[in-house]
Amino acid sequence: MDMFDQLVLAEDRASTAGSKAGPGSAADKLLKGLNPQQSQAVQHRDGPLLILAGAGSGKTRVITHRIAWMVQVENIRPSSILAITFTNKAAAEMKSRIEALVGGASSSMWIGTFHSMLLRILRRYADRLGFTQHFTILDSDDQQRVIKQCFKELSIDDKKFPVRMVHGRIGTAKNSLIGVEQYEREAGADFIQEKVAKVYSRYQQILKQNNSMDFDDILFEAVKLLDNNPDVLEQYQQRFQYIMVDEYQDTNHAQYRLVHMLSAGHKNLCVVGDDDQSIYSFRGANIQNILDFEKDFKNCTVIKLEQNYRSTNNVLQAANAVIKNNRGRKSKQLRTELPDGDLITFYKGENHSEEARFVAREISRRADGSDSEQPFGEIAILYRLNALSRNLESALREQGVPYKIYGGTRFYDRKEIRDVLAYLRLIMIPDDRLSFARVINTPRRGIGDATVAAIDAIAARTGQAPLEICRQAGQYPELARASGRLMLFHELIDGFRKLLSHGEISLAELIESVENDSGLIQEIIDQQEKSSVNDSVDRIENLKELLSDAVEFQSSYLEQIKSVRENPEQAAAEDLEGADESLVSALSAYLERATLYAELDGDTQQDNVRLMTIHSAKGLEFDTVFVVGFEEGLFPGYRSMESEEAIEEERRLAYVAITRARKKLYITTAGSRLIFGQTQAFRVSPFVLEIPDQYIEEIGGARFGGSYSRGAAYGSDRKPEGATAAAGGATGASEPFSMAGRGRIQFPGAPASQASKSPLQGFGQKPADRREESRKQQGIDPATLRRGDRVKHQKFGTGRIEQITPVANDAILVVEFEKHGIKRLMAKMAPMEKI
DNA sequence: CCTGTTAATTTTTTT
DNA sequence: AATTAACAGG
Repeated sequence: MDMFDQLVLAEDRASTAGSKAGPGSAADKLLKGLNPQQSQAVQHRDGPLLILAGAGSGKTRVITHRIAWMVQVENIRPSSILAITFTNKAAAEMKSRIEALVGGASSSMWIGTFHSMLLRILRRYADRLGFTQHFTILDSDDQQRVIKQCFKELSIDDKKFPVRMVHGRIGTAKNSLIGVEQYEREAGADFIQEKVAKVYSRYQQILKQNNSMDFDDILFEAVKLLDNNPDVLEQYQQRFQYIMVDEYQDTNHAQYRLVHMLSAGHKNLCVVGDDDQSIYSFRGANIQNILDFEKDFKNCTVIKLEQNYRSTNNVLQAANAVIKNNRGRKSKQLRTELPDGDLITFYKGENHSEEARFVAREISRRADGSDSEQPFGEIAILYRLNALSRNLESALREQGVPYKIYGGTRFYDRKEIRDVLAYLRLIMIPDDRLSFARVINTPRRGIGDATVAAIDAIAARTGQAPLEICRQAGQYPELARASGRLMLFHELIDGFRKLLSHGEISLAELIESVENDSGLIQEIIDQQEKSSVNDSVDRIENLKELLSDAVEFQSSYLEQIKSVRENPEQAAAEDLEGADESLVSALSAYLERATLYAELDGDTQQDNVRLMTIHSAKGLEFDTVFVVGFEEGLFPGYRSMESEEAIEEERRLAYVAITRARKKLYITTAGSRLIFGQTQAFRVSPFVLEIPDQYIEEIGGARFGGSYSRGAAYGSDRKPEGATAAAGGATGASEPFSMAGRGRIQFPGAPASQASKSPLQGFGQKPADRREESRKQQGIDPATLRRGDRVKHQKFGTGRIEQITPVANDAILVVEFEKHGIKRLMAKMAPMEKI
């Protein structure tokens, strides 16, 4: 404690010195421009506080200012503050805003998602739960694999019991803190429940054996830990004297319990939320948590923020009109003093591509328009389903509008990336069976289901790790056929392990070695000729991007270690406990980030139009918002249309979407669209009809009525082509330089440096140390190659280059060899030279 | 026993 | 459209 106090003193001095005229002025600054309710919330210090914050009511401002107030005015120790958000994006946002207010003091606060924060705790006390400190985390894809495996073992028919459904039930159980035993008890004679209980039980068993937890376990196990270990609970109760929870309406039961346990002593709990914005019931969120807060804490203070500062009146009234159709809500009415502003524009296109084109043109019109120029970064396109982003992408490309897609198949979820990550995990943890199973025959190396099953059987019998069985494959008669290939596989992994333990190379170099030597890249290249869809370029670019990501990660990781050494008070210290500069340590941190942080961080400040689901847009705001696909069946989704409750949640989602807009809102629909592999005609969503006429103007077809008029202001007769497309720089699919996987834009004209300026460039040629183990960088710089050039390959002899396809800062070559026929190779990687 | 091809089935939202 | 299951051929 002594050391703590000294640090506190140092911070006090810093904060008073920072505000020139003493604490009074800091206080003034924090309260400036706030309305009475906001100001009251900021100054609230002790005891439970419920802030009912309508959309756009300055909620984040209140939270950040309140935290700054606690630190600067109340002299509360920053490290005793815990702020919980739902998404990493929101946490990052909050962190940076708090840092802007209080500076370095923010680094010792815990600001993060439930999952990231609990993971810190769980790692530290993993042994109390029967895990080791480095347990792994399964994402939902991994979960489904395990469930499938359970089905196989228990011979359950996945036709009768969809994996998704069982997965969902197990998740729901965990979110409600129902463990295996209780589930089994309650299942009773119910046939389905009984089966689910069997799977649940086996599933947990497998996870435990693999020393792993899934996302839901993070919550479940954390509750268990605190429940069964009073000393641990007390430690964190002591530590977190002030707790804030954002988006409280979206907490599930487990999260509710956690918050209550942690704040049980001091009751300094401040929750912020809006029942109208509860949109996560599918993952167990319970609105009742916020509605009952006053009951849970008898003497709590309630502050309502009903003044909206975000949206113009037309937008806000439209939102109010929609949400008031919900029955299960606390009645409230948001006000704004802003002017009416533009009407909401409703557009109905004939089909999805017309809709997308309308959006794209409208965006370039607004952005280029001489009268009121609008940066791309202030425009967002929102949709109910990720699947809707595809149409938009091509239309935006045609118009040359820069954009970035958030969410969707997230970077780390891409198949090729997951494959690499599985290799890395297996290298780290040789007895990780899940990764082994994923990777053993990826790329194809002649080891099929039967062999894997045999390995499983041996593993179950002898308790050896699968990899070890591969090493000794010769000893087992049932593996005789594949033994050669199995031993080769073991050698491959063992080679990687040596690279890792020597630790003389960078993380990126290790990953690059995996990408090349495993044959993953080669397989992608080879697929290029077979499959008609040419996504090999994208996939390879993703793999290259993973390398730059690793470079970035490692340098910031090393920096963080250094900074924590100097100032161990930082919250990050917990994550880095036992961490050092070694490669193993970096890899382990990297893998953790990959599972927990779906987004690749970085260029958040770029001037791109943002595309995302409404769910991920929660908490964000933009000058101009397009909500596309506002059709019955999509939004509300057809699955929600049976129950009134589900419809109400969809309506809240519509409310969230509408209230993201500051100045201008577009709502668009299409008379018919290609989705789920079929062209379907949808009606306009009933939610749109709930907006009174006075707030909305219609283009290209009325909201009401079945038929739609064609081509009003933005007809389909004027197709964008030629000049328009060329002006954008990126042209159609024929162009060899394609978009990088996630919509990052590369201009073909620009030298390769723009995208590949990464620190990675040329690291292969580092002359320092030449180890036999590492790849010999004998390839050729693709920039020096032309079609028709002759090359000499180590294995294939001489040949002629038939085709060059640029990829990231490398290129795929199609080479016709004199003796070995046509091969596809990466220019920089292949062991060959120009002749 | 493994692989590639064809047929069939399936689609929310996130940590 | 895209992923996955069943099937035939090597």
